Amino acid sequence: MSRKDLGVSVKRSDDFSEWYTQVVLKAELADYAAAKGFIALRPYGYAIWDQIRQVLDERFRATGHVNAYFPTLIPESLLRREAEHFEGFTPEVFWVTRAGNNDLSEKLVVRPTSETIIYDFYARWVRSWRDLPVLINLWNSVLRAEIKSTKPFLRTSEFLWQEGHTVHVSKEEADDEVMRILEIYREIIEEYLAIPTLRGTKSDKEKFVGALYTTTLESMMPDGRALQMGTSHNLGQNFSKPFGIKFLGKDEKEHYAWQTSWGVSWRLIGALIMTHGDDKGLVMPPRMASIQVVFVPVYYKDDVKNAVMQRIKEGTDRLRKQGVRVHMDDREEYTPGWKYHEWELKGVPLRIEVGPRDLEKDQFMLVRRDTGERKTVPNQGLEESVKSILESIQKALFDKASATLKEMTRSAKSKEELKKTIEEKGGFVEAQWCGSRECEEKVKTDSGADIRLIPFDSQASGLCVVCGNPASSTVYFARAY
RNA sequence: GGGGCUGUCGUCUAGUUUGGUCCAGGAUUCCAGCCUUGGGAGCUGGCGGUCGUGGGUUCAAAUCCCACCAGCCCCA
Repeated sequence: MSRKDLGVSVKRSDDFSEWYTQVVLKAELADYAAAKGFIALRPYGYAIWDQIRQVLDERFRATGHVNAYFPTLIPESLLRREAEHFEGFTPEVFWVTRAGNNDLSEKLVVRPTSETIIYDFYARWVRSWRDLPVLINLWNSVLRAEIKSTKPFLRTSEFLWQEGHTVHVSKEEADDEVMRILEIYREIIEEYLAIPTLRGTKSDKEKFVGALYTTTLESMMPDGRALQMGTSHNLGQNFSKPFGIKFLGKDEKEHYAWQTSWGVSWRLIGALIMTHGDDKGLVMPPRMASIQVVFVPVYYKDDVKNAVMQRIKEGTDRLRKQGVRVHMDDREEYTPGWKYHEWELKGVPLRIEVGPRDLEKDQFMLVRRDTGERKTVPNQGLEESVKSILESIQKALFDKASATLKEMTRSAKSKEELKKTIEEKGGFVEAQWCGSRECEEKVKTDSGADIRLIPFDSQASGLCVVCGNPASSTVYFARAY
């Protein structure tokens, strides 16, 4: 009881930022590295990334994508080839200027993203329409120097992600690809991470540098700040032209290709922590949990111990046969109470306690992580009980997050109302916008909020909240991570 | 880009204001043994610290000064 500092020592509602950091460190997801802005992803955190990777990869493959790998270092000249792209990334790239004791004749940058290095290859690989589409995905890390505030998973100088880079014969085909990927992201984020999203396009100001347009998924964190969950861009011919990605079409003429790129990063882990975590620590959605069920034995004497462990082994085997990811906590040096706290901190969705009373009554004691609810279930039918509770937790987490999103989405009819809502309540604020960058920037200066997205079904209905001219669309403003 | 706060065994911290009683004290973790186990048990003993790093001031620096590194917060 006095070891407060073993668990999370602040309430989520009291100091969200501190709470977040403590969950990351104490649940052993990640740890700070010696260099600023870098972290180590620890095994329990890596397991989450593994799971994200697995479910995404399955869907990428199912839609014809293949994985590949490209170099970490990019010659300066390549990065410069698309001017807007270079301008956008140059403030945050790491430069490599020396090799051993010698200065390099051409400086290299550590990839902040791989468009330029990949498209240099694509120019060589694409000759005819028969080579298209190119549907390649990468699982790698990229580096972007974060000078000021850093935060594990949300803002780090190096992060793990996947980046897809596709090449198509037409704009329409690229458009379709952009949306196909966005839907895959939606499915994984909502149905696996249990985080509801809003989807739409980015404003010109917020789109990926060098893209024709950017589509995005945005979520709302409990502290009222939005988090970009994933983006999918139609690059048009903006890169194919400077990089010379051309193909001979069926019409026997040469065409510049149409391209897309898209990615999600380990930010999703940050989103998961913030969205579902509580005062006790992490809460893992069952579908993402590397450990879905943990068995904790309770016994007093060796004879009881043997019976308890026997029962737990049986339970573990039975559940594993059903595909449930089970961990058996048979450490003898910790008391049951200790283990309860530890697994709660780590967010394991379901705990099963087995002690003498349960043996006597031929039952299992099940404790849900999300609600804390305890209930006993008969030995017979354990599999069904567990599977149904896991599904119910998965759904409950999404429903709860959806209710939060709804609660934190408001609308504003005037610039003042927009500012007031952002400052006092945070969240998304739906408002009319004329489409001008000037008005967008005015809101940013006024209240710190960006246009997070323009919904796909956005329709204008009235006047721009900033300038009062006729609006061109309904958009969502929010302060963001 | 501007402003501010913080840094002492693995962890939390006492000591810093006013330099010396501190080759740094406590709790917890960890290790050994005993004993225990249904919500972070207990006893005994033990291991563990370049006081973030580097300079400077001084007879003397965790303590004062400077620079740097790292973490955090606020504003643009």
